[in-house]
Amino acid sequence: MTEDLSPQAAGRRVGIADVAARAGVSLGTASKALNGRGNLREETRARVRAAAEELGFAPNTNARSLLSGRTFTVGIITTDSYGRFSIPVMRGAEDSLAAGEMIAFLCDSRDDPIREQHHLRKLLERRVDGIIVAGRRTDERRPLGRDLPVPVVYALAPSSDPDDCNVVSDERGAARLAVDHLVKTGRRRIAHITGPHSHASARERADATIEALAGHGLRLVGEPYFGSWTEAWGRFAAAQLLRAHPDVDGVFCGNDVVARGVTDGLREAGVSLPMQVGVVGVDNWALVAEAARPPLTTVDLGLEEIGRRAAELLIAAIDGHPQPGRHVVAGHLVVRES
Amino acid sequence: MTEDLSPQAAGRRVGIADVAARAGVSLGTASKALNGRGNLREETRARVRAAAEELGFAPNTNARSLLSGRTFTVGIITTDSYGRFSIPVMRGAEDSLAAGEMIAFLCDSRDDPIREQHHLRKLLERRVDGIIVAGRRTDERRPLGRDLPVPVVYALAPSSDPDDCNVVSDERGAARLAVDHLVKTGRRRIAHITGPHSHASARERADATIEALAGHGLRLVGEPYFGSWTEAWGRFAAAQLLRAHPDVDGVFCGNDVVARGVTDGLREAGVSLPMQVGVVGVDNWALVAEAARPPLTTVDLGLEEIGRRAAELLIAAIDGHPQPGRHVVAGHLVVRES
DNA sequence: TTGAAAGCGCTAACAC
DNA sequence: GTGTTAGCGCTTTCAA
Repeated sequence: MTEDLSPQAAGRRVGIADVAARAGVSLGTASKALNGRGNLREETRARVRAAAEELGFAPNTNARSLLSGRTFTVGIITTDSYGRFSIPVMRGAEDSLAAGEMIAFLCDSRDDPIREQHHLRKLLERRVDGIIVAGRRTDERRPLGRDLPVPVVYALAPSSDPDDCNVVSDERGAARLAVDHLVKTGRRRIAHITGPHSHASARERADATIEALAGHGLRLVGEPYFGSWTEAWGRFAAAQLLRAHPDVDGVFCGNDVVARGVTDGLREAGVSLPMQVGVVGVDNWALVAEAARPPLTTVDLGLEEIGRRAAELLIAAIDGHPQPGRHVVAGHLVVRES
Repeated sequence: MTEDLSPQAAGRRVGIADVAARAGVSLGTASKALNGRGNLREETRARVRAAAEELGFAPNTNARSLLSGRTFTVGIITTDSYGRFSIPVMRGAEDSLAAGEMIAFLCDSRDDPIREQHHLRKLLERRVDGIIVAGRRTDERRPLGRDLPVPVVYALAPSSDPDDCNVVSDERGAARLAVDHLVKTGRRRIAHITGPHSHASARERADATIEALAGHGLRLVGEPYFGSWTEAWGRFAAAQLLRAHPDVDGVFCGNDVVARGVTDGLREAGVSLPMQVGVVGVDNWALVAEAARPPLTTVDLGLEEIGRRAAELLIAAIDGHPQPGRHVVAGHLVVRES
């Protein structure tokens, strides 16, 4: 007789005891058969497996972890409501986790420390094996907590404690990739338009831009243009730049949104792209980069890879091989037409 | 003596037995004290609570659910890698779930039925109390499975089985809101530019547009322009539209990306916005709507609300009050300058 | 090769 | 008021 699996029958589910009874063996034997442990006659194993199949038996992971002490779950706490940055990170993380038969609990802290602590407590009550904290900005953040009973890995936004395990993007490398590309395509008078000076990524990329240019024996055209991460700022800054330095022939932008604004600003000022001026962005945000005219050449920071690495490092830590410190994931240039 | 809570000490965590010992009471008493059950002296309760506090006791949810049969977890299966549409849905769902002390497992099926079934099995093994399936398109999808032991709610993409519980956006209402707004602001010659005819949402919005116009005694200018959900299509279609119907004074676009393309196309053809032509989009995708020139008036489909409703309906179903059928969530107009 | 029994951390009857 | 015991579903000794 087949179990009734109608939606309301959630209460009574088939357990290993049912399988054992059906196969005419003891409970322990059924367990061994299904898990490939112990020494059993092949025929017994087959009989148990058949019974499990027939009854649609699904082992109760929770009961199992009660004994093993491991739940094969991790918590992912994001600070930005699964926005632009955490999404790829989460997807990468899920990738690596699934490979280890693990699954993630989702927690959105909305940048609220109170909420974050609440989630932390709930995750610990559920006995997660570890926690990934996915940030939105590359600025340092305060640690999740001290002396936590499970390992924690910070993705994108590193913890201010250098002994924590952090996986971060290569901000300086991104600037280098962009500058190298501009120089390689013949640009010599290169400017930098970016976001707010208060953002670590804006500052770091600006510094690294100057340094990378120096490596080519070049100087930045004007000062870095700090502003906001908006198209409007990009358009505005482009106009300003053109007025101050009409001979500019390359612009590295702090991100794609700004870069799109810059391309619009330049184009509307009569500059022909990419002939007169080359533009490079950062993020490889398809929606923005592909819609720009011309489509943007940009640096992909490898967010998904950051998620994957974070999950791998977390799993390693769970397995007793913590690797504290700063793990830098390299980005790569995506060449389009700009 | 305080427990060592260093990352590697995950094995031995303080349990309710430790708390009981520390407070000098029996295990059962400690349980009652911490859960507010039974009749205990207030002093005893306090003593137990103090002990729990001191030891940093966190109850093991899994052990608890082993007994209660409920895990207070749900699975969220998304088909689109937490993209544009599932994100707000997930956030809304998490909102409602948290209110019921529930937490969500994250599963990304990437539109792959095999992967989806794999996740389903894993979720059932973990004894989730229910499942939310969050889609990307409003087209119907095949059901997750038949005779599942837990309730399922479909968000955004409804199941093809009308007896399933679906929470969907109000596609026709969105078109009505847009048309009403255009008419109210004095537009009379209104066209419709949208995405691919193969998308249910494009077809439904187009139909409803014609109907809504008829309600005002108006007829659509030309046929609906079906194309793709891209800016380039929006620009192209705007130019075409202008050539065929130079006197058009309003355009309702199938989504914000197309609408942004349309505004660019019109503006670049010398049309002054919003004076000569009014444009309305759908999605209220801030990034796109705010960056457009002028910023887009658009219909917000209430995706977050869809997520919230879905979670509420799921919780109701878990509590034995299933509400099968199609639950339509109303959108609202967000007026900007276009 | 299989079965019986103990126990993972907790709650809920029932005794005292 | 508080302690004792059984048992949730499973794995794992150890005995047969």
